[in-house]
Amino acid sequence: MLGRYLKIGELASLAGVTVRTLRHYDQLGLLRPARITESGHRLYDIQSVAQLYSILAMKELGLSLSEILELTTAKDVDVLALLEMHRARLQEEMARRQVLMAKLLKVKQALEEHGQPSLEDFREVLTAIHASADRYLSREQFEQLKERYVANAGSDLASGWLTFIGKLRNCYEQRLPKTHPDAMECVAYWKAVADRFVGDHPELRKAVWSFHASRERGRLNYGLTDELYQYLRQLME
Amino acid sequence: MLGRYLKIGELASLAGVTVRTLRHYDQLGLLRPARITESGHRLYDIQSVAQLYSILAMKELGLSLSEILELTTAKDVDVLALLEMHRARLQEEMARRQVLMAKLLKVKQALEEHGQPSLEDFREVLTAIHASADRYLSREQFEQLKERYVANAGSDLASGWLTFIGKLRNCYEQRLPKTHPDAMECVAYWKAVADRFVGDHPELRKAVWSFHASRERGRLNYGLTDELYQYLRQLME
DNA sequence: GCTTGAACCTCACGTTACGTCATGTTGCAC
DNA sequence: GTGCAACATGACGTAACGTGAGGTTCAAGC
Repeated sequence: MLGRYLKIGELASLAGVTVRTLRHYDQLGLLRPARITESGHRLYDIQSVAQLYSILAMKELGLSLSEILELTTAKDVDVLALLEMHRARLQEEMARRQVLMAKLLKVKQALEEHGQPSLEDFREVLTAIHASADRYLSREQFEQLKERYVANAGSDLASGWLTFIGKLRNCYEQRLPKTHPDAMECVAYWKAVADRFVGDHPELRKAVWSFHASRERGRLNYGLTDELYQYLRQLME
Repeated sequence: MLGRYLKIGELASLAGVTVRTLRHYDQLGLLRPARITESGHRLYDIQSVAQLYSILAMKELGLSLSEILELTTAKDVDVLALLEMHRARLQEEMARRQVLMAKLLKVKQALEEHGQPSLEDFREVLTAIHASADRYLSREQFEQLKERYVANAGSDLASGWLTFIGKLRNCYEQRLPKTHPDAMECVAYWKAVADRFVGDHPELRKAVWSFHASRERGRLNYGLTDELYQYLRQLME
């Protein structure tokens, strides 16, 4: 009952997809509802919305649903990286569309003046259409994407960050004590992150702590605000 | 043997589609080869290339193959109108992509600063994605397209123009006499066009002829050049 | 003139990402 | 309490090809 849930129809109309699509994604394990009522109705939360964005964006990038599944089940998606990639792709598409438009204009002029454009004109347009309609990523681009999503070679750390922040914020807002399971989960996550950084070496760990302690205030810190950070330290005492 | 024919593989690689696709279009009656060899191999000419462009462009406009079939079998396509529409669509898409990019940027900033974008941010992005991915024409747009393609309420005149010009040019280049079937076809077409304009009224027809005779030299005349026009008049004597 | 591999042919079934019923339960506004 | 919209689960349909299987045809090189 924490916050508000969306019913399937609500999420669907919010995102401009059909109810059937959401059920389909659920079936594939691509977008599981955050909760399910006793009567079996699917309920989604804001995390689901973010996930749905990821799915749709990746679809736009030309990935098939099974590829998306492959990437997302490895672990949560790095939405930030995805946003950047999505933006880059859009820019790329716009450039290709510009090219195509220029060629179209050329053909149009040829048509108006000579009655029949040359084969070469058409050839150019056709290949430009092909390029412009092509939604697929090159092998490299795909690998790059995978790299970023399955960061740290198979750990579920880096990409779970947003989930972590969300949970931590939740705990903080309810002032949950360190004994609460959710709080403990956050601490565990945080420790795992630290371990990733420093291994098991106790001195290094200390160094990391002090590094974190001295980080700039109010700057880009990917959601770990000062209050949250203070709260986290309390939990860990 | 007039000019060169393309084999299916050649056209395919020219246009960046697969051989299978071309066979599929043939099967649907969407793009019939210009000729077929004795052994059954498909041969395409430059007209086919133009037709293929029309098909691909209409696909880009979001039409299904059966819709395209419906439009193109009504009669040949007005490539010029299509080019214009295609261009307009590309421009529209670019505008929507701009919007989407702006929203992505907003979400990205929210993410970097607060760790979690608001539901509203996501909602905006999702609907923008939806708009941007949407390739469908509105009912009006479709009707408009149909209007232009099946011009003159079901006659095969206006849109057959390009075919006519192509044939006429062919006849002209071979200096075919007015007794040749192809030449006669051209004359018939031309008469039909004239009839469309003036009905059966002989005086009006005369007026049209003199109008055509006095038209500007070397200007936009959609392929009917002066030589062609002179030739045509010869045929009609 | 003969080979041989690439390019072509025709079935015919497979695939992806849902659409579209059919048939039955739930939620909730009046 | 009753109706009707919104939800549920099958299960089959569809569009635009992909992907073989199995068989000809073409053209280049010997």
